[in-house]
Amino acid sequence: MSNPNPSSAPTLRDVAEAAGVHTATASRALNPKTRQQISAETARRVMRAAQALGYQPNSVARSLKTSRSSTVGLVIPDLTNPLFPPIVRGVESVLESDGYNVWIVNTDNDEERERAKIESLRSRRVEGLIVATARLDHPLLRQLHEQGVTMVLINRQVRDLPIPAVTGDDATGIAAAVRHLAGLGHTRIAHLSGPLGTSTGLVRSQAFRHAVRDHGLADDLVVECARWSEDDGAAALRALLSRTTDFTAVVAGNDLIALGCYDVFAERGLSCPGDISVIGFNDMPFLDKLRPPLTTVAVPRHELGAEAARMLLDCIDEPGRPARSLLLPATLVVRGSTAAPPRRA
Amino acid sequence: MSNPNPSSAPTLRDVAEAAGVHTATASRALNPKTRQQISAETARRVMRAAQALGYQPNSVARSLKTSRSSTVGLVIPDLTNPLFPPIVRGVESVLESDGYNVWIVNTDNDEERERAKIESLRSRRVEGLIVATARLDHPLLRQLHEQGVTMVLINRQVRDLPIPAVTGDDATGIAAAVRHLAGLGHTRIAHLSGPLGTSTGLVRSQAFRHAVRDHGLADDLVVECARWSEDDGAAALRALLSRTTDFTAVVAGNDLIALGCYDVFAERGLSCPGDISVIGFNDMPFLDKLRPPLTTVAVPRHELGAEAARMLLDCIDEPGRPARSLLLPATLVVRGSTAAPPRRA
DNA sequence: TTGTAGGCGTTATCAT
DNA sequence: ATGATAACGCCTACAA
Repeated sequence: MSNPNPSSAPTLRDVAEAAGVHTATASRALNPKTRQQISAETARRVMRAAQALGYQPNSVARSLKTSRSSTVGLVIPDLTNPLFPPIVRGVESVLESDGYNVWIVNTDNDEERERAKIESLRSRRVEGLIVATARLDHPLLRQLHEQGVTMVLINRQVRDLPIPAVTGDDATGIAAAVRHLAGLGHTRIAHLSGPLGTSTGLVRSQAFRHAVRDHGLADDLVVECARWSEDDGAAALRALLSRTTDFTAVVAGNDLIALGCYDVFAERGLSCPGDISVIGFNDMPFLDKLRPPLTTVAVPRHELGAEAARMLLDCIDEPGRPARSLLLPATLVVRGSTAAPPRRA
Repeated sequence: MSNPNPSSAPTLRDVAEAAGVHTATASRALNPKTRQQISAETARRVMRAAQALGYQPNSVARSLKTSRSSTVGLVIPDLTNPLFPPIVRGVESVLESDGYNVWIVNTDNDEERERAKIESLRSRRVEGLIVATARLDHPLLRQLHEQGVTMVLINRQVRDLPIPAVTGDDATGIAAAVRHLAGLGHTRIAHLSGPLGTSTGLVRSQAFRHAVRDHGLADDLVVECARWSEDDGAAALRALLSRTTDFTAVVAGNDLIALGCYDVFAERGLSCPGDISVIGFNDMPFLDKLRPPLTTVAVPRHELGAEAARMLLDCIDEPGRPARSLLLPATLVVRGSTAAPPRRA
């Protein structure tokens, strides 16, 4: 009684021997797509043997042979930004039901890390990439696109690069925010933009200028944040305040930047919305419990992820597919951080 | 001029041909550990060729041959719980610098999903697992342990299973919370525990009972939440309130459960901390900006991840290593959600 | 120092 | 319907 493969995990060969068939037959029996090629009786015997041995197929060997992996990579710039976890779940909900695994990687907004992680994903033969780290100028993504890598952008885009993308409707969202403030009577509205090297930063910033001009207001109260973070939001507001205090409302590039404003308000004894109103962007979780509850522009985060996943599946199924962009609606959520401006001193 | 491998990604064989050596030599030249076996001149030629062709090693083939992958799996129950992203970063910070890739999977607290994802990780030959989904009774983890799978638990443990674990010091944290409330004059303190099927839920609950008894207080104001969520926290508080209103403080099983209390306060017009004080657990981000800012027990989330990663590396390097548990200190962070109890009516 | 050869576990293409 | 065979790309004794 010889066991050619003691102790170690059973292979297809072990299953085949136990079932008294050739490995090729065992392979066909275990794969639903080829199962009908063999007799029901044999198939049953093989499956029983596999069950009995606790056989688990070796995905690595399969990937080597087929150069496919049933895996896609999801590239996130900063997992601690509450915007992203719901997007991740949206992506997973679609991809999992289609039999794909999702490999999440976190780049921490670091180019080198991004390169290394994407390279690692590719060397593992992921079948596609969903990328949330795009910058307007992004040599790496450009290069991947030229190499024909299947990918979909989410939330942000790359300038002049025809890659499919799913994003929120930034312009409409910002316009709604400005309209809300103008309607409350604000006439001096500032914008703390996100990094202008990202499409979201630039688009929201441009939309802001257009919107305030449409209301006949000045469009020069704009400061750029170096990153999408609370600290950078606070720094930007401090910089603005050192230049002028002649504004009564702030449209923040996103919710984290808005939270940075809260820090500065606390620091300087300013009241929100009494002295200054603030609007965020994204409607990340827990904003309704802040002091004050943050008025913000909601984007459908789960849907964003789900749609990007569907789009990626389409791209995988139909490689030559022309890129298309999907814009998901953004809606203003009014809470307690916005009110009429204080009466002019 | 024959190109046996047009258009497709270059393989080691292509590099070898370009450099005029055998694949074995090319392999040795490209691997730092074997590079010294060959002449500097040859090594240089191979590396130049690899560079010129844009050669990227195929990790799948390498894994199949070596049955190693330089990859570890990180199993998270709920990525949208802000406790976890900082832990993820802690894990990555250690593992990346050691040349490992981290494959993050999200189980959504679903057993079936957990099984499928862990199976997928294993079939890809991950070299170890860091698991944050442990329940006290966890057949899957028990089975993996019996199969000798290298893993480390984080945040939670499995009952009577000698797997290395890194957790926060729940008992001390809860004791500090109760001491703080007792010191403020509270004598009727409730506990909304997390699921008692998790070690964190059970340990914190037991610690709560011990602590209140140590202060000579009643230990029967305890309700269990079905899950670690805001909704379940709210439901538990409603259930408690329907039983009795004779308490002035709540120790919540974690921050999300505490946020659920905030919902109920708003619903019923209760003032916090005026009518009821609340303490959370974990010190997830943004709690300082809540209304009121949440007093909570802070655990070193990044450190938790980093230590678990170090422990996993140790386990990988030294397979027979006896399991050890690491308990990281938890500290009370006093904010605005706790105050002296209202004067008795 | 370099080349040879075999095999990791699977699937695809033959042939039977 | 099933078996034989080769190959995916890489690594590593072993031989030279």
